[in-house]
Order: sequence, then structure tokens, then C-alpha cells
Amino acid sequence: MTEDPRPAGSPTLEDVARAAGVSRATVSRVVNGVRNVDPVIQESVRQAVAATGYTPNRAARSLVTRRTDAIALVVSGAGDDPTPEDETGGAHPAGSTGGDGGGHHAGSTRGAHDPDEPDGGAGSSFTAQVFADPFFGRVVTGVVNYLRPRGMYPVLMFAETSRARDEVVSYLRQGSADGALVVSTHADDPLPALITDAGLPAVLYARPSRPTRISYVDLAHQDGARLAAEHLLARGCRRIATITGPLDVPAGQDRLAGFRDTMARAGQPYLPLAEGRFTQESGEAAMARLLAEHPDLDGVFAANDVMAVGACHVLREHGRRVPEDVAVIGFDDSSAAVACRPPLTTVRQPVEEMAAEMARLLLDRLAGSDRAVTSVIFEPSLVVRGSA
Amino acid sequence: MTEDPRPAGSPTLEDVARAAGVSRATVSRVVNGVRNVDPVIQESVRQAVAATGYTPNRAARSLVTRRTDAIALVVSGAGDDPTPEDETGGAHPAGSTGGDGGGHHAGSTRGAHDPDEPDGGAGSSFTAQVFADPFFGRVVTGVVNYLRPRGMYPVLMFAETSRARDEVVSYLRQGSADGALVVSTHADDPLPALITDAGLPAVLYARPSRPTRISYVDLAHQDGARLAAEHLLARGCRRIATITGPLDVPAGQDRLAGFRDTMARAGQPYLPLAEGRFTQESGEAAMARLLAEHPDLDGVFAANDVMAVGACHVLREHGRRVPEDVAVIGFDDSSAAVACRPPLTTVRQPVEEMAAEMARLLLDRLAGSDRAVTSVIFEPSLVVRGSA
DNA sequence: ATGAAAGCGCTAACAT
DNA sequence: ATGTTAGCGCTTTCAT
Repeated sequence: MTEDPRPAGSPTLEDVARAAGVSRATVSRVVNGVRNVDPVIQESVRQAVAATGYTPNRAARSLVTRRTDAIALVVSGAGDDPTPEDETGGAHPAGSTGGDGGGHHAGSTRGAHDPDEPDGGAGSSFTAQVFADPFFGRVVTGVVNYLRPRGMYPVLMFAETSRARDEVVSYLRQGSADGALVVSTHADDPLPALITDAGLPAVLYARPSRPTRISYVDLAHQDGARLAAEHLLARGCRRIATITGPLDVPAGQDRLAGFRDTMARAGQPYLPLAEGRFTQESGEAAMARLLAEHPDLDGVFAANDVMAVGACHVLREHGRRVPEDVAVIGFDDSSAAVACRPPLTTVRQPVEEMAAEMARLLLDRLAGSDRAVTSVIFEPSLVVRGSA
Repeated sequence: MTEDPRPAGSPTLEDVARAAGVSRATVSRVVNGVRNVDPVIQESVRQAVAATGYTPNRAARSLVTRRTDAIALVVSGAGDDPTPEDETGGAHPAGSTGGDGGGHHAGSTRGAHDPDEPDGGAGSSFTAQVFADPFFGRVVTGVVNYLRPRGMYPVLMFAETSRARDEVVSYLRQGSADGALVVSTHADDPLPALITDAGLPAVLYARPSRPTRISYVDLAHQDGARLAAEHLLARGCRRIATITGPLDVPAGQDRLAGFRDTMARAGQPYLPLAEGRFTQESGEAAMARLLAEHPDLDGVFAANDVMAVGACHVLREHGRRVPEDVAVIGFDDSSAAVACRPPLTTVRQPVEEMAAEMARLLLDRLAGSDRAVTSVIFEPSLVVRGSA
């Protein structure tokens, strides 16, 4: 009987305007907090908003503002498209605990799903490996903590194949996100170049291995390694070895360089080393090699905590006490460090703060207030716990 | 000189249409793969698309389709807004390695930032705790692996305060995402109800502690606990204790119930227990309590791997060998299980598959093919490694 | 300070 | 099979 056909969907600006007896433009101004609005009208509009339960439609808003208030957080690898023989090779996310491989399943497996790599399966997939390392969770934490107060949320993407990289670029070009925060886990990652070539705003975590005109945050890795070396030396260690990160990525190179330099300056020209891949498993293997060749070593610097944990395990299995017989020092100050027994003395990388800064740089760039390409380098610090 | 004022922004459908000499509608059809398009025209449109470098604008598309192809992945807590005295209390994300607390920072701290809880700082923040547990990374992995082939990506959100919950609801109401996948870490989480009350599509990971008309995936926790009990019993353990999860969440309750029942049926009516909070730290504390009261125990079931790891540490420190003196069995089969020495025998929860299923349920619901509220329960399985 | 109107780029009837 | 047209809901000149 009434001539008030309720609008089907959720209320629009139009509805609010009608309810408040003003124009759409005015409601829009109030909603967006634009000045030049009569306080009285302002109030009535607010009431109308509340009464109607109005919520602005993001798509409509984006269409005109050309902003989405979403940013992509992409974890990038350097791999080419996977080829049959490349399945497990090449890729080594910066620190994973390695394949969940071992262990045979016993007991009832009458689960509703096929156990052989179903959708979303863990497998040795890149995404699975990525989160096995505490590092990425910290990046997410830092990014979220910075973004959230600003009403923004990260869209999680992975770019480990060229196909995935194209999808990321495409996603950004569609205007699905205003920019990208990229954490690269590999050397020669083509993604940063792809993004900048497309003229898309982005900021990196860590210096790209290929020079690229793009802002990034990074750690003074060499300084961190120096802290580690000095600590080991000060402690009296004289037969020191190191488990490096992958030597094709800057972080791996720099940590080694910084450590070796400090050792050399201290009159220790010979530094046994074994390369790891930032995974616990690789750390274990590296430690075993080191121990085989240098049974008398009394100090080890691992280029990250996860490998240090692996080293501790192997040392213990070989009857060495940590830190009494062999002092071990890690890098990152991740949750793995405190979970370890003894807790790891380590070089702290303020990942959360660095990630937040990365987000800040991107947002500044988006706001247009800071167009220049810059880099922000953080200082590491030593955290002394039980292992050294 | 030419009368071809290049469009400022990126090319639109209009541009492509002009280049191909057809109408916008036709281009739209080609782009969206709608049938009824002459192969010849189809080809010329494709060329025009390539030539112009066209990419569809997501906002414009969303505006009319009312779909964003984005889904929210929200990690939810039950906390009220934090009050001064509530800072560290109440909240216990389902498993974190506990505060990074210990360890004093030494050495140079001439970092560019204030060390006292800056933007994005780790602190004891909810987000930081969440990712300290391997569990969430696995959820993300499963969700991403399911979504990605479908051209969708998760938006990461945290909802640990009532304010944050409102923001999540608001975000969804704005049409920023088509639906939500929610992983609740606490008992009495109000978020599921808030979401369904708002008529928003969502699927849960784990049965809500309050009955709610909402689909979810879950694990047959009791069956898992039974597997653990049977294994310990079969192994010959007769003085068995358990470290439970928080007893106000279903997963904690069910795992205890299943374990206790199986023990009772096996003629073991007395089950010493200590409650943990799914964190390594709490697992350590619980183990210490158990050991103090029952120095002769020979088997321990921890309600998750992270606590089991803590238990192993404490047992070793008290001179017990695992598994020779005390057998330890965990739950989840997370990366913590294989990282542990000895590697943990554990009850596997197929988190990645469950998360993928959760995503599938949501997408089905969004596609309208499946409106009914359902639950999918997965079967756990026993993974035998070294600790038991 | 407020309203009218244009238009962001796209899809989906509807017409042909 | 293709083109025409009418919006989707919003912000933003431009008038007033």
C-alpha cells in the first residue's frame, strides 16, 4: 500500500540523502569528513546514516578515487616456471624448517580426502615453505600493525613462478591494490623490475640483488655479523666456524663478509665455513660437515636462528655442550631463538619495525609526499642469551 | 598536431573497442570469455587488447557484478577491548612460542628507530603471537593454494578486540571482500555471530564454542587423542600424564576428553593433567608441574606439538631421556614436530587441506551452489617418529 | 554551505 | 552475433 519500495541491496548515499533531506553530495561530504558542512546538517546526516545502516561501497568509491586502500604483500621467489626436474631444486625460501618429509603415517587414514597432494596440500609448495620460517610471520606482523590503524589491509600473494609474477603485476595493474610490498627470498628475482617497469608503486624488504630503481629497507648485515664475531672472540673462542646463508643472496653474502672481515682483523685469517639455505635441515647438515672437518671447533656463527637451532642439535648429538664446548650464535632473534635450548644468543634484526617502515615508505609514496627512491638501513643489535 | 589526445590513464574498454572497431560490449564479451562471439572478431579484439595493453578495472567491474574476488582471512580472538590490566592476560592465540621476552639487548642500538614499541613493533601484540605458531602459516598455505588457481587472494585481518571486529564486519559490509574465512583462537569469540548477523558469507575453521548457524571444518579431535592414547599404551607406558590445551576451547576440551576416555577404557582411571595454553612456554611450565608431582611418569600426551617441544626440553633438563624414560606424543604434525629432537611422534591434523576445504565451502556458498550450513570433519592420523 | 550533474569503467539487459 | 543503453554508487567540479 505504501509507495516506498524498499531498495533491494544495502542502503546507498541516495537513501541516506533522502532520509536526511539533503543531497547526495552533502552526505558524501559528511561521510568523508570534508569541511564546510553546517554542524546542524552534519548531525542530521549522521542520524540518517545510523538509521539506514549505511556503509559506503568500496568499489564505487575506488572507481572514482582510483584508490583501493589495499596493498599487496608479496613473497617472491626467483624460480622460473617449475619444470618436471625442478620440483624441489632451486627454491629455498629464506629459511624454512625443510620438508616435513620424514615420518610414516600410521593408524587410521580414513580421512575424507585423498592424501596425495590435494588442493591446498602442504607438499613442498613454496607457500608452505615460506611460513615454516618465523621470519615471514614477523614481516606480516609489522606490516599489519602499521596498516591497520590506517584502515588498510594486506592482500597476501606469492610469486615464485613467472606465471605467478605476471598475476601479481596484473593484479596491481587492475587497480586491485594501490601498491606492493615485496619480500624477495631469492637472488635474481625478476619481480621488482617487472613491477617498476609497469610503473607500479612498490617497496622492497632487502636490497635487490640486481640494481633496481626501487625503495627498500634493509639491515646492516655486516655490522650484525661483526657483533657476532666480536662476541665470540671476546668470549675466548679461537677455533671458530660459520654456517652461511645461501651465498647468492645479499643477506647471505653480507653476513659472511662482515663476519670474515672482523675475524681477519682480529688475527683469525682462516674461517671454516659451510653453506646453508637458511633452513634448519641445511643448518644441521652444515654443522655436521663442519664438525667432521674441524672436530675441535669452539664457536659457530650461523647466519640465521633456524640454522643455529639445527647446529645445536647436531652439536649435542655429537656430545658437545653448548655453550661450554662450543658457543653458538644465531642471527635474527626470531622465535626460534627463544624456543631453543639453550636459548640462542643472536643478532637481532628488527623485522617488525623494518616491515612497518617498508609499509610507511609505500604509503608516503602513494600519498605523493615522497616520490624519491630511498633506502632505510636498520642497525642490528646483539641479544645475549645462553648459547654464547 | 594530431587530434588524438591520448587518454591519461590506462586504456579502457572504450579504447580497445575503438582500436578493434567494435563496441564495448563485444570487447567485454571477449575479455570475459562469453560465447556468441565471432572467432574473427574475437581475434581482432584480442589483438587490440594486446596492442593497447588493456587491463580491466576491478573497481568498475566490482561495481556492477557486486563481487570483488577477494576474500578476508581473519584470525580472531575473543578479547574485549584491551584494558590496562588485561594487557597480557586472557589472550592466548592457539599456540605461540610465548613472549620473546628474555634476553637483554647489548651492543650498539643506534638504530634509526625508537626501540620502545614503535609502529609495527612486535611487543606482545596479538598479530605477533599468532604467527609464532606454525599453525597459522599452514592455514594461510592451504587457503592460498586453493584460492590462487581461481584468481583470488586473501586479505589478512586480525580481530582480537571489539573494535577490530567491527572493522572486519565493516570491511565486509563495504563489499571489500566477498566473504570471510575465520580462524578463531578463543572461546566465546563473538565474531562469527557478528558476521552471520550481518548476513555475510563466512566459514569457520573449528567448531564455534557458541552454537552458530555457520559452516565450518574441523578435526575429529577425540579420535586423534585416542590414537595418541592407544600408541602410548601399546608402547607399554603405564604412568601417563597429559598437557592439555586451554580448557575453554573445544579443541582443548575434545582432545582431553578423547584421551581420558581411551585411557579409562584401558583401565587407567587416573590421568594427571596440567593445563597449557598451546604455547611452548606453557608446555614447559606444565611439564615441570607434572614432573614435580609425578616423578615416575613414563608417557606424556601434549595437546599440540609446540607444547610437546616444551615438554621435551623440560624432561631433558630433568635428566629424562625421550623416549627411553618418557615417551612424548604431540598433536598437529606441525613443523615444530620435525624440528624437535627427537622428532615428535604426533597426531596429524591436515591443516592445509582443512583450510583449503574451508575456502571451498565459502566459494561454493558464494557461487550459490550450496546454501546449506554444513560441517566437514577431518580424520586425524598418527605419525610415528622418534619421541614415542 | 549546499545542490545539480557529470562521469569513473564496466556489465547486462534489451534490441536488432 | 553485435550494438545500444542504462545504470552500479560514489566523488567532484561547477553553480548557486
